[in-house]
Amino acid sequence: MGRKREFDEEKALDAAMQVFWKKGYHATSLSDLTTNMELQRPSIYSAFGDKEKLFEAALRNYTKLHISHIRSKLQHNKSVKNAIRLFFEDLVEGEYQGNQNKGCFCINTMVELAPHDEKFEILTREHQMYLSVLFQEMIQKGIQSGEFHKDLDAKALAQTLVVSLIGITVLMKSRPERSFIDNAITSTLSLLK
Amino acid sequence: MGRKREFDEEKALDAAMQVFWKKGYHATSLSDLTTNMELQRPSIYSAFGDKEKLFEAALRNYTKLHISHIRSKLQHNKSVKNAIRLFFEDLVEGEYQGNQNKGCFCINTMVELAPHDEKFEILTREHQMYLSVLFQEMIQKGIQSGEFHKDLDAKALAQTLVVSLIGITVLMKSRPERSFIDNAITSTLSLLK
DNA sequence: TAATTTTCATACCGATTGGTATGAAAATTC
DNA sequence: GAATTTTCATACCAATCGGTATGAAAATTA
Repeated sequence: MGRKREFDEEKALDAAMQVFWKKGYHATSLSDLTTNMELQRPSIYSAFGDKEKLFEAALRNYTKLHISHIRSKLQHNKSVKNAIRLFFEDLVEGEYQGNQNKGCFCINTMVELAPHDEKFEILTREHQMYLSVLFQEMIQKGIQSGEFHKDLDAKALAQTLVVSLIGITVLMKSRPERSFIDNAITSTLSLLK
Repeated sequence: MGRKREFDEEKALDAAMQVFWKKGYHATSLSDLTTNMELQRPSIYSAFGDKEKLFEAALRNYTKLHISHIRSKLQHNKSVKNAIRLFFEDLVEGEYQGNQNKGCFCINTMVELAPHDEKFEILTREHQMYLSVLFQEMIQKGIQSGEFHKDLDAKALAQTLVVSLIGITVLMKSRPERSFIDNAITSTLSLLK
């Protein structure tokens, strides 16, 4: 009975994610959203709730995509160290190639909202925890295969990689000389041995 | 001729810095500013110009204070490595003690405004460059005194410290377990040898 | 004290904010 | 095809946004 929903909810959420990712929460207006989602205000409100609920849905969508993206980047490789190096280098390459610089949606939110809203403090923290577990599993694999020294502290190093990843992502927003980033990557990866 | 300015311009700027530091640019309203600066709107506009000009003045005020703060923290110590370690540990201690979590005003701005305004891209980049030079001088001092191995790459390591500093500052906004941060610091500082 | 000059507080400006009431169009079911 | 039900677009809402015009109060100079 009645009409079916005309718009693709997933596509609309992706569009919202792009806008929030690029502009952040406060700088994004409802007008920005209606334009980019190609939806009118009442459609947005009936489908996603208010602006904050939509933002949360967009962020959860992002973290899910981000995890699977990183997972696939890290897996296809024989050397663990090379896989991690390639992951970092691709990250830098992508950011320096494109002309816009959105960084990481989750990190942006950690800066903008986490200190003012516990919901986002938890959401962003859990994402970083998840990433560190991913790295930790990789390093442990490297230890088991003999690629890394066996008394390496996998957990501590994984957490260091996450900190480095955050630092690099944020610093790139100020577009420093590329060697600055490259040096940081090289130094950090030299801990894996 | 005429009255003298009744308010302390420096105090007002400090108050503005605190508000922008805590809430960011977009989330701070003129009402927030008048309340915290204890000034009426026309006084703010005549003294500092519009909201963006005031923000820029507040940020420049911050970077100046920040540099001298770091300078003094790094100098009074015999061992370079200990000085740097103490600097990082105090940073973490301060953030975990207090209940609010403002992080670094310059890093917040790098995330919120640098990608959308070249003026702030440059301003924040130059601050990070300055910090890396500070660290580099410290490391070179450590090399000369024999504390560090002489073929250490002082510049690359200094840049790595800046990346790590940024990563730690940002990650702390999501309040992860303290060991997460401590591990990252220990690993990073193990590069200084 | 009179004249002058600047500061600061009130009150207001149009524009935009996030959010919603209303009603027509469209698609389903009977 | 008629009745029903939901979607979506227009138009609007109060509140707040950044910014300013106006005028009284205050402090200086003469």
